[in-house]
Amino acid sequence: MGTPRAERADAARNRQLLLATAREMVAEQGVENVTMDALADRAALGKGTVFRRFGTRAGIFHALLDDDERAFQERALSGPPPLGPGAGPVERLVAYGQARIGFLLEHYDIARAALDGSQPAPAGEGTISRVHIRMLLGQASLGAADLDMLAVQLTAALEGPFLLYLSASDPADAARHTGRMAQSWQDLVQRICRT
Amino acid sequence: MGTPRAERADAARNRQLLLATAREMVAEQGVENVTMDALADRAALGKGTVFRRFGTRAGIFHALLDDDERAFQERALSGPPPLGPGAGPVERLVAYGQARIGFLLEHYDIARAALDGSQPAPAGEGTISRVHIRMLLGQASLGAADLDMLAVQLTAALEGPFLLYLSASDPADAARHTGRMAQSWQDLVQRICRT
DNA sequence: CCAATAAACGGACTTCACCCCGCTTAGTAT
DNA sequence: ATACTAAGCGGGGTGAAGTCCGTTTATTGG
Repeated sequence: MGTPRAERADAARNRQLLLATAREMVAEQGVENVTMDALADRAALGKGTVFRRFGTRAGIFHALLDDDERAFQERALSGPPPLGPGAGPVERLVAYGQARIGFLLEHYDIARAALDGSQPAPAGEGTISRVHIRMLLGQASLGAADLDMLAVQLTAALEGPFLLYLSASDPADAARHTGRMAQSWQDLVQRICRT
Repeated sequence: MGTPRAERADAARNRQLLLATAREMVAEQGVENVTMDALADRAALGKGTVFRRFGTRAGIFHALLDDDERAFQERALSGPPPLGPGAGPVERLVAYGQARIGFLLEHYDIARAALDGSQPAPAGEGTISRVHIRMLLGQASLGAADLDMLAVQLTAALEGPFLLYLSASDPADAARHTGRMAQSWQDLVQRICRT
């Protein structure tokens, strides 16, 4: 009763199939050519199925990105310092931001496609970055600031330049600014966290 | 030769008509019911005309928002302190953020509709906020940081919580967090700008 | 193994953003 | 005035997202 019944086996299989197929299509033809019809056709499934599984076009890319983020999260949570535990919280914050910038650059188009002006929170409430940053802020001993909101602001400051401000042009353009973004992130974090 | 020839009179008239009509429709039926067809019909113009004028659906809302922002910008540039000139730069930064939060809340749905996963930078390079924040940062005497990038980060930290993180649910939900956002913005700015 | 049932499936259908291109008209030069 | 031309206009056409509902199938309890 509490459990809303697990996903049926065929459904799970199809989800995997669709994800794999989508990844192929992205690699071969670029994000913009992954249409719901084409994806359904290539996976030899009905269009209805695709929508049932992912709800929306953006949903597919969101799922794809989630996959990729799992490995990244692993490194941040239990990898070697300064990204993983073992370094001080501020040092880890800096390292996290720099790693995240690299990650976003690497997955630029999928991340962009996962965005969508519609209902579900684009990089929503439960983002990896927000949670991780919140955790590290808790370890740095700042004054009695509103750490939850600060985490949201910092996440925006970190990812915004990509998702909001540099999204106009192509990845190459974003790549050109990567160095400055990383440096500036370090400055920002250190300014905020100095006692 | 340098001037690409001014907009024709009838074109300008139609632009105004469309803007006014769009505003009516937003007021009466909400943003999501403003379709290009409906707008064209109601303004008694062809659909092609609408696209010629605004390029894209988001373009309409962008234009609408620009209008509203003009008044806001006026206050920030030459209104009474602490928002306008006369107060110190840090004080003005704080005031700007708080005013901007109010503005965004007030224009929530249009701002959201002006966004769009496509080419033109959503809140792009030339945003009012970015430019204004950049200016004030220049007046605060910070160390030799990368002020341009810092301005981008701060803009994201200010507007991101709306456009990126709270966009999931309805305005009422965002309104509930407004106070915390304003307070947190103040903290953030003061942390960054303290010598 | 069999019946029952809730989930999954497929694909036609609807709705909309955006494109295209032949026709019309405002501005301008003679 | 008149003729010329570039800008503007209209609205049918296209492609893709998302919905609906009748049909099929995995799962579970007997």
